[in-house]
Amino acid sequence: MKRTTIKDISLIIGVNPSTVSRALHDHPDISPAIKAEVKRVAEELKYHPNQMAANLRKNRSQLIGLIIPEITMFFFPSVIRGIEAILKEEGFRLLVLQSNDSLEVEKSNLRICRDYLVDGVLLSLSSESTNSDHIEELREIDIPVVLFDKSLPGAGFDEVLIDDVQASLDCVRYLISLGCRRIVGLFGHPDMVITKNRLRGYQMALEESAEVDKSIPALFAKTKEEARNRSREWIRKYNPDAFFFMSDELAAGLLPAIKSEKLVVPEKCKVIGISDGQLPFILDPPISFFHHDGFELGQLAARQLIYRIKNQNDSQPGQIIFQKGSIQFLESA
Amino acid sequence: MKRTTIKDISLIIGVNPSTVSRALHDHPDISPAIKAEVKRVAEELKYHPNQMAANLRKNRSQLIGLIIPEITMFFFPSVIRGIEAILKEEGFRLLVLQSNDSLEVEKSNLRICRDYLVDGVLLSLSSESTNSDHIEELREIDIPVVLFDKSLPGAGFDEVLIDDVQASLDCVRYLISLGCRRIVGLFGHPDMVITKNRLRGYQMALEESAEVDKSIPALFAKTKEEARNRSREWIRKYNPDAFFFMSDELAAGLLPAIKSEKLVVPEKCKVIGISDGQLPFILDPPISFFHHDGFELGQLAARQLIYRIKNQNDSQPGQIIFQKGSIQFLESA
DNA sequence: AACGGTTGCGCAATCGATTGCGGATTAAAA
DNA sequence: TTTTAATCCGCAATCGATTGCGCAACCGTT
Repeated sequence: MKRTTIKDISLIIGVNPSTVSRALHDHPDISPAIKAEVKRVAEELKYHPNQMAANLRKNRSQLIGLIIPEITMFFFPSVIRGIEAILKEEGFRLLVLQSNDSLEVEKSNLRICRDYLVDGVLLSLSSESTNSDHIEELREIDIPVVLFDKSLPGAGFDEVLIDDVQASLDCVRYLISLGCRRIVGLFGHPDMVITKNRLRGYQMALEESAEVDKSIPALFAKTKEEARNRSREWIRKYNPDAFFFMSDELAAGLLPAIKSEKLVVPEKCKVIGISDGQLPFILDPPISFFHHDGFELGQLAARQLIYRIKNQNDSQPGQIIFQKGSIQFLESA
Repeated sequence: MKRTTIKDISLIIGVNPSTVSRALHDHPDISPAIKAEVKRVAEELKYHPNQMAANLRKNRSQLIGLIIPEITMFFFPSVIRGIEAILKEEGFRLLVLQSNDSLEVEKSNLRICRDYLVDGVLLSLSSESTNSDHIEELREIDIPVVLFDKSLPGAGFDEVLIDDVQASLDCVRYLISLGCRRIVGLFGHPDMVITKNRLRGYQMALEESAEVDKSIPALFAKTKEEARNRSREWIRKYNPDAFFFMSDELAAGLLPAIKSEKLVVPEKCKVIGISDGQLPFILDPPISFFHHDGFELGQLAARQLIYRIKNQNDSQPGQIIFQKGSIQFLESA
């Protein structure tokens, strides 16, 4: 069945389509009588405006593009919930695109965003994205972009982040304060800024202490499985008394490794890291973590984007460092 | 900066916009010379077609609406990955909407889908959706809808599901075969068809055995937290020797409860359930599960939807029962 | 009665891309 | 040389909603 259009209504009532449009929008030029009539018929025919037509005319879409590396069970579900909670309030819809951690796909996703006239883009960079050339295309046509979670220093985009350095610094300092001396840091993709920052905090904490063993190399893993296997290896090789992990996914690999190597947490080996705060309660043993709340991060990023959409350039882009994080103590450290 | 349009190109080259359009689509009516010229200029000006305009004209959007109760870390991330993998091949984009398990929100999401001219909808019903009145509106205007995971018997929509009854039947039978006699079933929202089916399989298995204790009531919980608290309660009250859980989220609540009650798995208490297959490897102890693969389910649902989009009514709608599931044995049972 | 002001609505263009149809030009056939 | 047939491109309508402009009809004033 064909959908009813504004024209259908206008023909029935015998007025101009423009009158119907104005009536439906409660334009003051239209008399109450006609407004009522139009609305009655619209209701009866189940009229709903064709968004594509309206978008084309108004040159906006009420769509927000969300580009992330991949929707895993870690972190991003929370982020999406946070984003959606805010967007819904403002009548925006979410176009979700995955880059599979590939720069090429990310590029093509950005193009899709542009072609669909999205009003703004929320972007968590792929691990291959080390510059912003591909994002510039959107800036040129005035589509606001807000980066979240992953930073791209100097690119001039709004960024919503936690203080990665401080977070890992806090975690590792805490381990040291507990007396740990053989601390293994477990990190993600080494090229990413987020990894570098979290690595830096970890290293700073180590440097501060005279007693810790600085000969143990940091451990990098790109997947849960890699984290599990290499953690095992590190446990055997370096006999650590503590682990610091920079993300939930890594923690999900780390804990099984610890268990299979018969390390008792926290007696023999303490564990702490940066987490969205869901997994630590599910894992056994429950682990302490620096709370990096995806839901709140998503909300912040969405708010910032909406702000940009409404006030194009009224301030310089900048970083919003999400300062509320702090360590949640469970039983592992 | 303004985006370049087909008109811009036509003015530069001195041809009609229609010629530009045809040239870009390699229409045979256009000479190679002009095609080359048009493409050169298009490239130079970074022309990209305005999808909204094309959509309006062609009356489709290449958008697929995905409506799910809520994106949690359980199950849906896999589903979305599966869906996206298929949609990407066909050039569709995903509009993700959450119903928050509310019928009203689900309704409004369906309306959004309609207004954005989505080419099809993938729907996982909210727990409040017990009939299909609100979905009919889409059928009336020929937008295909494929239900997945949650069934709505008799509504006449395509459905992609696992055999819920069989899956839980298999699980519980297995527990019985191991000698378990005091089996607690842990289920989700009692109103949902999926819950009823899984409950049925569980009950059928119990009925088959003369020795099992049928006096232990099934346990219903809507959240992970509720699952944890009520599981504790049931453990104290009924001293079970096995648990069957119908979803990952419930398992995530169940295991901490088992642990806090000092039940040893699998010696004192065996655990098995239906799972997407990620969590069981993370949890401690690793638990056996009937594999209900979200990724594959997502792919199947997406394929079915695309089939419907391409061949509107060439067959009756029906259920696609996803038969490949089987029990994966880890250490817990 | 003539004039300024309001009210209420229609006309037509517009957003950008697509497409049926027709027409002009040129090449090939008779 | 005339007819026929390709070849190539433009005209204009179309998708559906929105909006600037203009113009009747009617109001109350002096």
